[in-house]
Amino acid sequence: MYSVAVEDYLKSLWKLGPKNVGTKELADNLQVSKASATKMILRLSEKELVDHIPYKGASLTKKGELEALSIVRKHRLLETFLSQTLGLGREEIHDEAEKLEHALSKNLEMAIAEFLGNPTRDPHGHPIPGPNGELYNERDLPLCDSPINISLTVMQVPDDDPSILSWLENNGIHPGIKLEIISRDKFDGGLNVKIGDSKKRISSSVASLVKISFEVEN
Amino acid sequence: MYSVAVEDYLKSLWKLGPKNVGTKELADNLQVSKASATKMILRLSEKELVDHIPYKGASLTKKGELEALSIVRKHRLLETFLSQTLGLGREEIHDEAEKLEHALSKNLEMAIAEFLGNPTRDPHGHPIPGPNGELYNERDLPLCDSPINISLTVMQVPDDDPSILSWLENNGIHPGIKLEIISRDKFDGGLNVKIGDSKKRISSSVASLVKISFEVEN
DNA sequence: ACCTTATATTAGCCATGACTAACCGGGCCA
DNA sequence: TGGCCCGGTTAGTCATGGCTAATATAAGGT
Repeated sequence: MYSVAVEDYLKSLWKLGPKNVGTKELADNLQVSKASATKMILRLSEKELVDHIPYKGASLTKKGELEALSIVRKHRLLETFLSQTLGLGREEIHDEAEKLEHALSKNLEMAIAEFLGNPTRDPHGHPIPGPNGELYNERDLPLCDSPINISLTVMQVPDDDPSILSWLENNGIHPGIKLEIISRDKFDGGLNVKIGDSKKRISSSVASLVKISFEVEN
Repeated sequence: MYSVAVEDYLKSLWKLGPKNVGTKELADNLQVSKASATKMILRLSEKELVDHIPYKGASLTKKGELEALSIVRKHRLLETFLSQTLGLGREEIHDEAEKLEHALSKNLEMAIAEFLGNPTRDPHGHPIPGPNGELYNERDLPLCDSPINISLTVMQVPDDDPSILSWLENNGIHPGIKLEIISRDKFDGGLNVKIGDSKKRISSSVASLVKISFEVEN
């Protein structure tokens, strides 16, 4: 239906939203020039996929949001599928899904969802929107803001930075893992955590990208 | 590396080759105008992917052939993968693979080949080129030209016509099936065949698209 | 209020890949 | 041999989606 470029813009707007997204922020996110972003925003506005207030930014319309969620769903289902069938690691699947998502038909999307048992989270722990854009509201919190000396369950890791993901993987940190914050360094916010019997240090920048919950959810 | 359009042109040239392919034939195959085909042939020639003799036609260079084989490999591996993992039918996989093949990285191609045990035939029985374009030379023959009263093994069915494929499937005709031609109608070349205990009539147009061998190969 | 700076837009260019319409060339038939 | 027809090419247009350079706007500090 829509071109690869249009789909990528919608996805970025969704990721950066729901606030009004500025042209520069969008352009940076997609690695294109500001002028290209402006032009595309006008085209998306034409198609009623975004509301655009000149010099103020753009945000997805309901129509645009549904389209974006459809792409996010494809992306996350593909990540799950590649992980399950081919055993690809969390750090490999994002880039592949990024390309395949634009070539996935509704039929194949349904077949994959069925095959996977209609999962609600991808391998990074990110929620997978339903076939009609339903997004359940997860209440996971950033690890960096969590209290110490309480058992925490890792729920989400970032999806698009292979080097961070490899580091997390090598340190045994991924969704489902239990850990406990022992102490928080005052000067830089770094965390000392206990995972099983071993102790690790997690920098605050990484800790802000990992989300946890207090209870184990099913 | 190359655009979707370029890949589609190369694939068509390969399918229609190895002879010199005319502009009209190529245009018809890709459902574009003659003028579009001419223009693209010039661009492909520029990139040294085809040799073009004006008013005579175009054929793939070695470089173009390798590129085409890489796409055919991706296409057939994807068909096999979708069939194996999701259980999609022979009549569904072609169109899906047609879109996905352009989004498949070399890495993912390798992972899929590995996962499938490096298959040499896709679900339609078509040979899958190797990772460097090696294409083993199958000696399967059209069913329509085969002798009668000899046990034949179906080796290949067409891949791109869902209605023919559904008909074949419904009549139990697919690669691996044994059958025997009982008689050939003189007036129209239609075949009366025995499959297991049942008898079927296959029109000559369909029979020309099905390939068989005399021996069961491994 | 004015000036600076960051951000946004416009103008104008390019490549890709589609299209139609018009023109060219070669082979076949009368 | 002349004309016709089919296929091939050329010319010119359009939409998409990039780009740079120049200009406009908004917002904050003085």
